[in-house]
This record gives sequence, structure tokens and C-alpha cells, in this order.
Amino acid sequence: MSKGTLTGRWLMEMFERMSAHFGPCNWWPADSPLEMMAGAVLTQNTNWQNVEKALENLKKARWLSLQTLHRLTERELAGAIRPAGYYNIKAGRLKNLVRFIVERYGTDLSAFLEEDTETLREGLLSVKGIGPETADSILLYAAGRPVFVVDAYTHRILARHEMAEEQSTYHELQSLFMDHLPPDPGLFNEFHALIVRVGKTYCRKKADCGRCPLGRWGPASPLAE
DNA sequence: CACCAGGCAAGTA
DNA sequence: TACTTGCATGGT
Repeated sequence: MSKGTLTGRWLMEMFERMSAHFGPCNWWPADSPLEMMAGAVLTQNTNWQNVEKALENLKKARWLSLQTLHRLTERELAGAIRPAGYYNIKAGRLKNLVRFIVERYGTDLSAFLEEDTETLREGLLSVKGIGPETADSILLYAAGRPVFVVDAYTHRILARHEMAEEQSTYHELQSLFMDHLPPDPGLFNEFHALIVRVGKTYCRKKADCGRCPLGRWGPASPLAE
């Protein structure tokens, strides 16, 4: 909350550098909240390019509605999302999520997304196959809540710049952002998107790290010149 | 050819 | 509690 702290200033400097380097990311790349939620499940440990193919299959088949996804068999769904990998697991997870929503809120997704943030998060986490990152992605990008999303890139980048311990938990990393930044969904949205962008572009190979807007590996924090 | 990608749950000790 | 393993396609 207190952005006057040293950590808060670090984080805002980090944001400004990434933002100046890349410009607006326009996340989440989806045409509807349901597509966003499906994408969140499909992208678990998977390249986004593969997820796009799977989403395209669902759109072409006109299967991207709560009603239809609820009616489909797991086998039918698995066939369509094949390019996303882990397709049997993910078909089950998508069905679990859709069943949870339809049974409690009906086929109007907005009824679910209007719940208060705590209820939403607990509900999502109660679904088998929805973990903290998937739940928080949905909270931020489908429901517009001020919840920071932590992913593998967040962990990697913070650890490499010695802004967090290598063994930090999901909640610890999330608190680093949420305790030191204003609870602004727009800020959290762009911040997470930029972290992924930086991670994909500069954090994969050590050689690329020299061009990273956050500087090279090691204790050089974004504030260090 | 090997390795990785915007996780999660289940199993083992 | 703290590791380890299975899940699977498509790009580099």
C-alpha cells in the first residue's frame, strides 16, 4: 500500500523501465471473459502459441460458451484442445471449472464474476486443477480485481536481481507487490504483462540479459545505476 | 537430437 | 514438510 517505501519505489522504477522499453501490452489477449478463463487453464506450463491453436479450435467449433462446455464430454473437449498439450488433464480441469460455475451461478458468467474477491478466489481454488496463479489470473484479467499474478517469470526475475529469495513462496512474492503498490487493477495488469514480456525476451538465455531493461544478472536492482 | 513453455496434483519418504 | 513425477504438444 505504501508506495513511499524503498521496495515500492524499486517496483515502480522496475515498472517504468519495462513500460518505457515495451509500451502497452494490452493484456489479457482474449475476446471475452470466458475465453480468458479457458486460456488461463490451457496455458498452464505451456507456450501461449499452442494455447492460441486450441482456443481457435474451440471458437471454430462454437464451443466457447458455458452451456456448451458443460454439455460436451471430456473426450470431445480433449480432442479440440489437443495442441495445448496435457489435453486430457486440461479437459478435465476446464470441465471442473465450468461445472463449478454452472451448478452454482447458472450459465451467466457475469453472475459469478460479480462475487466479492475473497469468495471468488476461494471458489476458484476449490476447483481441482485451479491453483493460485490460474485463480489470480482470472481475478485480475476476467474480474478486474486488484490481485497481483505471480508466475515463473516473476519468480525468476526477482530472484536473479536478488529482490527475493530463490525459495520464496507464491504468497511471499505476491505480497512483495501487493504490500508496496497501490491496489490498482490497471497497474497490476500491465505490470504482470510486462514481466512476462521481459521474461520471454531477455530471461531465457543468459546472453540476452545484457539488453534487458532491468540490467544484467546479479544484485543490480532497477534503482542501481 | 535435447530442451523448454504464462502449473497443478498426486505420490514418496 | 520437502522433494519428485506425470501430464503432451509444438517451436527452437
